[in-house]
Amino acid sequence: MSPTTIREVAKYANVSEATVSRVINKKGYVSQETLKQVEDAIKHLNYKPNEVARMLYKKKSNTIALLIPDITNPFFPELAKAIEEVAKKKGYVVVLCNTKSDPEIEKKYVTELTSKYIDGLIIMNQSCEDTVYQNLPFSTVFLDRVDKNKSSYIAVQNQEGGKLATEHLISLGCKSILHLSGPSNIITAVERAEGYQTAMKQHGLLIETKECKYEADYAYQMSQAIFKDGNRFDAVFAGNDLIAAGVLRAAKEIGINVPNDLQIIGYDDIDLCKYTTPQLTTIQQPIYLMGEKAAELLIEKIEGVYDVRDSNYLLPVTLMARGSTKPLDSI
Amino acid sequence: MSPTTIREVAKYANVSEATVSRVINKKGYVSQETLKQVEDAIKHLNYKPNEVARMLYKKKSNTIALLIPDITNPFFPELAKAIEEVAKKKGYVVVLCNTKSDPEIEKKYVTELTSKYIDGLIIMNQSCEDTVYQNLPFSTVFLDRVDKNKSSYIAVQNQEGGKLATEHLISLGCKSILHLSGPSNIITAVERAEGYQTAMKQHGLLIETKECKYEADYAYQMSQAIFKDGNRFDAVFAGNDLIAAGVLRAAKEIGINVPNDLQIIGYDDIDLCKYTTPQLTTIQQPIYLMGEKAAELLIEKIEGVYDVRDSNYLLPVTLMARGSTKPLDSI
DNA sequence: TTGTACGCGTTATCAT
DNA sequence: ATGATAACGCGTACAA
Repeated sequence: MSPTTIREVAKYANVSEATVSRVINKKGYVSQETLKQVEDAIKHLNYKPNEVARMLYKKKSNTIALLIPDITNPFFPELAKAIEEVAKKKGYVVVLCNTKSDPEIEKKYVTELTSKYIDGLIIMNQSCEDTVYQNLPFSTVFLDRVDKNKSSYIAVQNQEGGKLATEHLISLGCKSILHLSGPSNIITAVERAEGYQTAMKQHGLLIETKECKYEADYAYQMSQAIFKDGNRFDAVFAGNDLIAAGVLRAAKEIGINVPNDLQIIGYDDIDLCKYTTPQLTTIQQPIYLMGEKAAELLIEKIEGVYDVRDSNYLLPVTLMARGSTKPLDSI
Repeated sequence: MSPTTIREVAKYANVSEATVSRVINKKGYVSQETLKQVEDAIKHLNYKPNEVARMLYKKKSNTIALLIPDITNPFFPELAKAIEEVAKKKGYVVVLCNTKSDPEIEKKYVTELTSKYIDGLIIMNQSCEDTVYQNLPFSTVFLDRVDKNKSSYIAVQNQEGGKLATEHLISLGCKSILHLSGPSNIITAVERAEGYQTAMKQHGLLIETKECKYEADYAYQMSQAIFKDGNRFDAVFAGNDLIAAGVLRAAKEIGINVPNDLQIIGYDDIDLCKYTTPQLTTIQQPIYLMGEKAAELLIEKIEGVYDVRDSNYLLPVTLMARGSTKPLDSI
């Protein structure tokens, strides 16, 4: 069944297409009488304006796109939810694109979106070159990444987060702390690792970093290998909560007591943290706030009548102490 | 920067728009010489065809949409991932729409999508009336729901799953089994509950069902209330894994030993199951297969030159026994 | 207050 | 082999 067009409505109501258009968009003058006729016709024919034709004319789609690295990592859906709520409130539809942190896929999405009249794009965890994002015909906001090109961004204090986690472990008496970092093509992962390194150096401790993926199963297997011939660490700072969950599982299965023999800190504070045993201590990111600010900033840029200069946010992180580390007062 | 149009390319290459179109679409004749000219122009001007204009003409978008009840429930992202992989392989882009199981939102998405030339729609956990899905100008596939209107669907043996879980608990000696079901406006939740009821009746046991939400935190709080003045159940069959995780957490915090004093079975087999302590016994759904079949069936319907009669799949479920229930041989 | 006519960027049909 | 041109469905000057 092909949908009704404005033409059919016009014919049915005995008016011109222009008049129907005026009714739909509530623009220009139209008499009470014809108004009613047209509205009846619209209802009777169940007419909905064709959004594609509208887009073509207006070069606007009321759509914003979201580049997500991994839809199965709970952190991103939580973020997407926040973005979606703000966007919907302002009349925008959100489209989710799963990049898998693959630079090629990411790039392809950007070029495809370019020819689809999206109004704006939020990039989380950029993994491809900056050039891809230059001279785009729509507004962009980078989430979770500090500025390189003066474009707008929402960033989180990743270095501080890494430092915070590490120093907490150190203050709990840990000397041998392993950092299982996220992939090195993700800026935030690198920044967290830098925070870890800074803290370790300041306390004269040995830096030990292994690159991991942001996947629980991957971290689990990696940890099994690490613990295989005895555990020589007294703590692990995980690049995110999924990694932390993997470490925890491997440790418990091999008989390492957490937090007594091994302390673990994650990153993000996703729901999962509260459902492991012990619960995961983690660096909390203000997930909802991040999404909210990103959406608000983007929409401001899209609709800005005045020249919205690129504004940026640097959001704070917090330590959430739970059972996978010892209580501070136990020291 | 507004993108290059076919007109500018034509002008630059000293040919007509039609010729450029032929080059882009590799249709019709075009001499080697002009081909090269046009290709150069395209490269030089960095021209990308405007997908919106194409859509308008072709009434096709190479896009399929996905109605997801809750993006923060890990089951759905896992499913979406499978769908996306198949779709991408066949040249389709996938758009995710988060309905929150709200009939109004769901309905609104469907009408909005109607005017956007999507080629197909996959509905997971339908929550609004069937009428919304009648006479749509695109193909549809229902996932996780048994047919009402002879439309295509991928369904899972939900009643069997409910029965399987319940009978497993019974064979482990449980007499007093609580079912924390999903929302009653979701068909699959109702079916699972029916399976539970059937099994309980067959064994002459007392049916106790409480309606819950598919959210861990909600289930956690609900369980706290249930356990508050002593636990009178020896098992809980949870409507999904998130609920199971909530029950488990509440039980442990209140000092109930799982599985000795309380056995728990979830549903879905999401990743989370392996990261709780004890790990969650659950009814495994073939998540990847479900997504794959749904995508394949939809694309078949979209592209079907021959008359694709509505075909359906009824997929099986499996019991995954883990630590939240006792080993069978312990009885 | 309403209708006519053109343009949005592309594809396809028909001439040439 | 190539170029006009209508059409896809809609919105808006402009004219009436």
